Amino acid sequence: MDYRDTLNLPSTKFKMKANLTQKEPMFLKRWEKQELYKKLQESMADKPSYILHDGPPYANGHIHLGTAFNKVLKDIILKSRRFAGFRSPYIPGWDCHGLPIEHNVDKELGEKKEKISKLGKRGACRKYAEKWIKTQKAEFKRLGVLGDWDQPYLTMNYGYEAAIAREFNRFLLSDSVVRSKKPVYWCSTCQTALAEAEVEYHDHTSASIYVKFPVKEDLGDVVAELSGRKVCAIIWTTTPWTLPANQAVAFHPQFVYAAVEVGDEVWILAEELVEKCFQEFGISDYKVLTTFKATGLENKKCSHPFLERDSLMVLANYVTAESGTGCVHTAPGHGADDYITGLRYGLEPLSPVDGKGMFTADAGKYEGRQVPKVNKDIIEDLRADGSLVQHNDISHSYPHCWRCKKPVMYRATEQWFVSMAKNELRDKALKAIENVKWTPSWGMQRIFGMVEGRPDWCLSRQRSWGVPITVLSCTDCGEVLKNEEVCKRIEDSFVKEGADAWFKYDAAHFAGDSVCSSCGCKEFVQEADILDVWFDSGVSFSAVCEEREELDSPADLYLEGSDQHRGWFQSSLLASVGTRERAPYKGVLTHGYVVDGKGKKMSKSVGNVVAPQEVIDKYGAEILRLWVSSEDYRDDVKVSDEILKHVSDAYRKMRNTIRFMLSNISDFNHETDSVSMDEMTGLDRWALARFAELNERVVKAYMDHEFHTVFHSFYYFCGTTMSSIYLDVLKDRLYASETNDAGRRAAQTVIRRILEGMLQLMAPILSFTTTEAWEYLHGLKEDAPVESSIFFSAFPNTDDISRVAEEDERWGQLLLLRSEITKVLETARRNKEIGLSLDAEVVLGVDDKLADFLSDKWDVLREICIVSALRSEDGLDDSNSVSAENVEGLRIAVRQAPGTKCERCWILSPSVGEDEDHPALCARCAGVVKRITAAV
RNA sequence: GGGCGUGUAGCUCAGUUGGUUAGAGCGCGUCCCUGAUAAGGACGAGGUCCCUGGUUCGAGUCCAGGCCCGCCCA
Repeated sequence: MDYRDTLNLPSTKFKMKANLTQKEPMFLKRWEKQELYKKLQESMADKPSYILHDGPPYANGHIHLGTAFNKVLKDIILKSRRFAGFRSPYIPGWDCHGLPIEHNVDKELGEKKEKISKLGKRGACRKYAEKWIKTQKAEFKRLGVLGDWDQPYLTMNYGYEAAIAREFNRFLLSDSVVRSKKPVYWCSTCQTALAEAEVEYHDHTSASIYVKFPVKEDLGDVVAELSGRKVCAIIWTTTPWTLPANQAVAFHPQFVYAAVEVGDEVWILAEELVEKCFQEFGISDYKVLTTFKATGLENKKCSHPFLERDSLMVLANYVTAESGTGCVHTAPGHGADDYITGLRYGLEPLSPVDGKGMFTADAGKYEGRQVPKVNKDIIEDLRADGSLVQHNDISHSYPHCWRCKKPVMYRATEQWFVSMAKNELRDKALKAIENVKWTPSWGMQRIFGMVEGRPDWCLSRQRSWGVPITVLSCTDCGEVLKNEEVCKRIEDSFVKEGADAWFKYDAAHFAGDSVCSSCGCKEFVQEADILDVWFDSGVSFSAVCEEREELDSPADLYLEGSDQHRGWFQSSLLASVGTRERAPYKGVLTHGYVVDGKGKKMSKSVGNVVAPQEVIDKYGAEILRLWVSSEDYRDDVKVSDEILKHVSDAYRKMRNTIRFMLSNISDFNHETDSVSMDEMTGLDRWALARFAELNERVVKAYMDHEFHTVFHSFYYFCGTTMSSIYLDVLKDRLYASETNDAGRRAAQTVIRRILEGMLQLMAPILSFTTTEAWEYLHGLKEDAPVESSIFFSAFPNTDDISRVAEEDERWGQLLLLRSEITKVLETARRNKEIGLSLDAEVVLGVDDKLADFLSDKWDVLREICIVSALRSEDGLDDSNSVSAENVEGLRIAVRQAPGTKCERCWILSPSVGEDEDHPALCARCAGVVKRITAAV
């Protein structure tokens, strides 16, 4: 007789092969049709809220793995908060204005861009942004991210544009907005000022020249040896074209300078650089006359080498002895340090270069020439009149435009700023930073340092695609009109027609019958510049969190990459502190960058870029989500084929564990078949205790945003606690017992409960798989109501599971004994003494302490070792047993188990053969089979 | 060049106030099983704790300097 049919073998239709790439779209479709997100929000309406405010990605191009990582992280947080009992709405957003989009639209327009109207260009930009929003939205949804995708926030929505104007006007009315000439990064190709965040550094070959600046005054009073000599300061620069704007030569107040005789001239340069410089000049015939401190040079005058102008000798701390001559060419209109020095000495930020990089009349003979081509002319002229000491080319790191990748320049222009000093914005912001919970904690240091040292916030951009700086200035005297009614009029028209209104109507439309407070004039001119896009996204707390009914401000959490300490976290902070006197967030969490398997950043040129679409196509979004959870995001996040393969392996283990658990409760009705806790075995209670422990740890990890702990705990639980221990041991009870056997039902009660909890614990991460398994667990059909979805449940409650420390300790000891025994079993297996562990009888030599411990546990130990027999024996020694490695007073021997192998349960037992009807079965199995046959 | 951060097995992560022989899981290798089967079980081999100094009876852990990588800035 074949006894296989009398066993309760596992059975399920839940597939071992996940087929994620095909199944995921199906679940997504269903969730969308069921309006899962919306229904979930409704169901949590009266619960406390947890507001995670989305930082808007830029609406240009496909999403990359970094954005995918960020969105999945947010999704995991929001889903886990929901499972923990919070209402956690998610309003995704997009950053829509700005240079990159305008630049791409310009490219698409080609020659037409010169003819198209501003409004026409803006319309094209809007369309362009819409296109990419649509694309990105689909890509984000594909990741399984739940949110209000039908009503995201867009910084180009009319209401949002009005909010931007409103917040700008608040700054304006509070006198925080100032206009001043200041050198800013300027791209002459894009013809716009660039924010610091908009320049990137690449290697660039520049001219490196040394130039004589003849000292006009006799320096005899400072250094006696120089009396009556022709003295020159030797400066070094890599930007010859800024020489027409030179206003000063800077010396370090602490450096020692040398006066070097070269022919009939005396050159001044830093003493420690003399040798190096003259080597470079190729001059060996020189003599150091004397050395001196430069402090005496302050406020003396040099002559400009080729313009009829003086150049002041000044002192500055940033002068370096690393390179150059220690005498620094200073052009306050073309450099940040230079500008500050200029302020100190009352020098003009001269900048004789227009927006296209063309010299103006102020540059004398170079008028009409183009930067940087003019370098060559200037160098030649210097050479011709003997001012040039040396000319080389050097390659160095130089700022480039983030968009067009061309070198940029520093150029002084009229710009609008939010002053960091007015209304104590800087101090208030620093204070606000201290009241925010930064994760990781060093985030506070980082942003604090940045805010502490940052310059005024340059708000203006000379472009078309953005929200205008809504300033009206008096035509006569230039005074800025600050009038609440006018502001309101602007805001209202933006609500109706968007920021386009500014370009549709003239100044009078907004100014009404306003009068200039300074000169009484009634004519006004509109500002043409638009706002920095960081201002757009920076006011999202106002445009979104304060406006949308389901949200709130300040938000509980902002969550972005660590680059946003300078970006969105900061612009949001300043926008909020400047208008609300508080931070827009209670907590800020940052994650590292996605890098390749070696920790190097991804770049197209290196060819190590991994696209989210590749991961989805090859493994499925679920694997991408699991990968997100597996990495500790506080550091950089690595990704590679190897890593994804391992994540995929982990997924298979998790899935198989779930499948096996499902397959063993296929005949279990938890309404009618459940067994109470006191009817369970110690092993069952141990498993429940481990589950309660898992629950506690995982929920805490979710609340602490430590998802890699969730991943590791769960993986260990699946692979070790369940798969290799509990479920493996349970097989005999589940398979060989009668269907309704109390012990079997107890095991099923435990399995079902743990399985349900496992699914709930992992649903925030494994959203697809837990949904699928949940449907099998509850026997749900495809058309089941949305409320039966796993997402409407909660994290498991394990309060009723008793956790006794001594009990855990006893089990720890039992498992230790088990591992000692399996080692010896393995030796026996290698010696071909046994195959299956059930072939073995384990004989232990135990000391008194162990004997006492084991007195009531012999059978449990046999069970968890999955051997046919286990007993103690006196007199074991080295000839017939081995001493346990990690347990004192224990000897272990493995022998062939006595008796015959039962054909049904495979346990070797002396009772096999005793039953006449079933001579191939052990007593237990014979009984079971008889009762089954009788029932039939 | 400056600021912030990071560095523990092939991979992902633990490692308490300094304290035995640095851990786990996976992967890898070998074996067993064929009643979880494109599964399951067992055992085993893997580490200069980035480097160099220092403090200490004792350092993965504390201190100093350096290197690598990342972000931000110049």
